Amino acid sequence: MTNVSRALTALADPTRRTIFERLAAQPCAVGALARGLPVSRPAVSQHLKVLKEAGLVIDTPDGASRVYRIDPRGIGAIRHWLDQFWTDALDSFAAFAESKTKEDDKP
Amino acid sequence: MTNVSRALTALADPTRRTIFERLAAQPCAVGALARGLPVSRPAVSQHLKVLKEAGLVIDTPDGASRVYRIDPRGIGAIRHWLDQFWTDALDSFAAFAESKTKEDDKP
DNA sequence: GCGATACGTTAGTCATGACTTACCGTAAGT
DNA sequence: ACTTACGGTAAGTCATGACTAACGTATCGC
Repeated sequence: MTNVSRALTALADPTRRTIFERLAAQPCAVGALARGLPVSRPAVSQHLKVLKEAGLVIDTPDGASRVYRIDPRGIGAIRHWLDQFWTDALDSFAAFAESKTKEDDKP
Repeated sequence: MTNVSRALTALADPTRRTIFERLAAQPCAVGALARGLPVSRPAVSQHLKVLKEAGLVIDTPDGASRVYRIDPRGIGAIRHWLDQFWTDALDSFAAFAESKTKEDDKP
């Protein structure tokens, strides 16, 4: 399983996306994160584990607490993966659109 | 469920990612697509339905066949969503890295 | 040292979804 | 018209994973 595969799988879950977005806005500890979510704290811990293994977040011990923040490399990996198709997709779409217009000229 | 949500959910599945990547390389019909995959043709049809509802692919009838191609808008939506966090993530990471180096100076 | 707080982990439950088989509609070839 | 190829849909099975409750560990304040 590649990093991109793990990252996409991680971001597919709505709860994990919410966690990810909140961490993007502001680094946060697990408890504070769970208090603002409709799920239990262990659930948040498990989600953070998945996000961490996907390279999307980093954790830093801070006393008894533990602060989580965004890891730019995770986002970068997905961006890079998408960019592989971006130009191809635009070309393919442009060719398709043109063939469409030519077809419309026929009648 | 937003478009980005659907797109991320769609690309989380390995089989759908393979289909998506093959369509990015070359537009293709359902049968030809299924022949190169370890799953049945109905399964491919179901995956294509998900990818289509996510705005990631477009289908065009071609006689008895039906050609699927990449829809750039789907990729664009994910890129735009990621870019929301990109700069924030870099800033956050830079600040974190700096606080780390200062901490290393202490001892 | 002791209670309290903050996290991670485990075990177990339950729902989601990926897959196959069977079936039905549609378009091209003979 | 009949047959063949292409593709979407329905029903049913099975595995994955999201969640909770309970437990164990480490850190801070008294």
